[in-house]
Amino acid sequence: MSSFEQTVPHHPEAVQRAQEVLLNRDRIDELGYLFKMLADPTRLRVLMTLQSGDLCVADLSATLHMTPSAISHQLADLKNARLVTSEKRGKHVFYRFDDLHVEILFKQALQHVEERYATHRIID
Amino acid sequence: MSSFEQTVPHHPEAVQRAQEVLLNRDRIDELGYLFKMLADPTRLRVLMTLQSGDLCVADLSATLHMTPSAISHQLADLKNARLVTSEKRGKHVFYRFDDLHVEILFKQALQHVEERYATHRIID
DNA sequence: TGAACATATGAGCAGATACTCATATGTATA
DNA sequence: TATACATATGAGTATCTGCTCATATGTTCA
Repeated sequence: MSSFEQTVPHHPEAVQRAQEVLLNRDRIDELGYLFKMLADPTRLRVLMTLQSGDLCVADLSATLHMTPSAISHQLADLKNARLVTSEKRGKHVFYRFDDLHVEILFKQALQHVEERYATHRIID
Repeated sequence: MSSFEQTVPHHPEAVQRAQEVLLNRDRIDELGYLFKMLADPTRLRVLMTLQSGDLCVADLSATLHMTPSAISHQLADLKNARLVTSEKRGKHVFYRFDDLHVEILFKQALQHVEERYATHRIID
């Protein structure tokens, strides 16, 4: 939107209240980044399998039927987002879920989806 | 990955356990879709402002300094994801946060980011 | 009814992203 | 040390997405 034109609010008090609860952009972007990491099915599947314990790249690759390269790329993103940590043991690099807070978030979202799923589909 | 080549797992028992906790693709995709809706800063800002109460498109537009068209497109997505509902009153269409479950999820993620933010930045 | 307004929607485009393929890096072991 | 192996990483590409702009739909009120 151009910096000169501006939508005229129809309920200025409501806009006022809305402005007050609106976080600053940096925090919104951080939040968006976290959700973006959780928005990709491959990354979700990686995180989900890591709930069963540490796994090396080859094991994740075998579990998810994807190339080690594809997995490694996604792991780099997840590590950058600090959702996983890695530890090198010999030739292998083991990855682990690194964020209890997000693990709870993750499980809660899962529960939400399960409910929706149950509500809106006849056949499981 | 081709259907013929297959990564050889290095820890078959670990892969076995991982397979067991892995949800089916439909559910993963649903979960990914939910997070994707929350992954965009504009949609997050819309949801955040709606925490202060119902708002019409023009008010959202004024609050976020974005064109009514851009806002309307995002509202269509959020409505499709059932994160908001709308109600027509006269010329205006009012939108409302429609999912207590997601509102909790949303606040929890926010709390997580706030903590990270506090931990990793000197200046607020 | 018709003019002005509020919102919705389609096409189009620029930027982002998730993979593949080739190659680099680093480790164990023959 | 040389080779094989495990993972990481860069470039390239097809697909997706969030906006703009034009236009359609639906409402109020003069």
